[in-house]
Amino acid sequence: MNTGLTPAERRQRNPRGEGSRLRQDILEAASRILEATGSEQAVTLRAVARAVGISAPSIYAHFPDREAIVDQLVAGGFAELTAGLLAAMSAYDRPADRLLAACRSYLRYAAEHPRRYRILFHHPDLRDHRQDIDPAANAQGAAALNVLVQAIAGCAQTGLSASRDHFADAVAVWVALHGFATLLAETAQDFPWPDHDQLLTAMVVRLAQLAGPEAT
Amino acid sequence: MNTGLTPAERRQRNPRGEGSRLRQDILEAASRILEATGSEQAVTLRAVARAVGISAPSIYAHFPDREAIVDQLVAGGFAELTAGLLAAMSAYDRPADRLLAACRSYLRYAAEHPRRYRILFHHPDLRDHRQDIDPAANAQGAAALNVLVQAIAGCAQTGLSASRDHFADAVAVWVALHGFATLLAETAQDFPWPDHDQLLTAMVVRLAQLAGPEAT
DNA sequence: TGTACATCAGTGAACGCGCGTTCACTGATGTAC
DNA sequence: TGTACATCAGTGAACGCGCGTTCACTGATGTAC
Repeated sequence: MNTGLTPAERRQRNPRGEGSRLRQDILEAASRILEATGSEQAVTLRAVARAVGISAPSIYAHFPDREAIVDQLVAGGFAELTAGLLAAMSAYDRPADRLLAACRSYLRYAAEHPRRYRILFHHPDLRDHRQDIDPAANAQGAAALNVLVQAIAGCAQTGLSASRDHFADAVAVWVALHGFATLLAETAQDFPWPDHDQLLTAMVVRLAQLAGPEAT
Repeated sequence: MNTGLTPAERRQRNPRGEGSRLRQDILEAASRILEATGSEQAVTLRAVARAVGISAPSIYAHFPDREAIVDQLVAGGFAELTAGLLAAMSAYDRPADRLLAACRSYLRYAAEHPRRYRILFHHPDLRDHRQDIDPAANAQGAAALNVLVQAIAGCAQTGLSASRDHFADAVAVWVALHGFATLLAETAQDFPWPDHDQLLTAMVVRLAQLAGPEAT
């Protein structure tokens, strides 16, 4: 297969022993394609190869097949998202601050990578045979939700929240977060969004039934 | 092109003057494919033709190209959604009842056709060049949102809602609705959802800052 | 210091596939005379 | 009542495309002697 590239566009060959650098380049190119198109199906082997400047078969040295690239992207995205969440929370002590910090971090990730966020939840694997083949992602999602449940429970115990059904309220917060995150990628560019952080705070305060300085 | 169908599977030819019945059959088959796969890209001319039992070129008598089928599906979905919304609201007089009825109707549509709902907002046209080519959909969306704004304003005027920024609160309700609707299609089948209607009511009551019998 | 050789990163041609779309056509059905 | 004919719903072959994947290979680079 001729890549159709001039020698100048063609990628420098990696020195011995560092062939695995190509793996990173492949993932980064795939991520760019995903972010540009918003479609998992646009991440084709040949498109990735073109973006990296190699021939398509070269990818097989690093990934068993096309789907493995997308899987890696999804796994990486989830890891990044949850890492950000935990880091944001760890900066605070009080449960209400931790809850809000987690929500802000969640939304920041979605605002910065709206299409990547979308793919995390639209992955065909999750969609078609979700419960059998992806217990890891399921567990990761459950863990993330549990963080919310615990945060709300913490608020309730210290009297900061009027929540009685912590699970239901955590689901409500999650629903709002997901809706916000998704709509950021879907609304027209001229949609007159209210201030993001203000809207987010208002929703979390109300749904988690918080009282205090932040409540309106 | 041979359809590969036995004469029995092959569709009956329409009588004279009723060739346009095929148009409906094409749309219904496309809708089934969309609902089954959750992917707009799975609605291929050839797949639709197979499902209807005709040859692929026959479709060109009714649609100029593949995209026209998907466009029609999206337009029909939006029309169905908003018609349901208006019908549900018209059954009530009090603003709070109207607001809740609209939200319930919205969620019912998404729960009944989760993947079709998803496509409404993930349509490439809306995504890639949303503001230039689809002012109609934009206007339709704006009108739907305005219904929420008016309903909340109505509640506020009669003292049922503590809302001051009606637009921001309507956006919050919309975000929650969209998040709920989307997650219904995305969560694993064994996800322990709280009762749908209870969760929806709680979210709307809190986000629209309603008080009264429904408030918890 | 020079050279043969193993290693390794990557290439290019080829395969079969499903796709959108075009084209010239077929054959049943209703209608005009 | 019979027949020629226009209409119309749909067909089948063919095109060029991009795709995932396979296969045998190439040529630069480091290493053993």
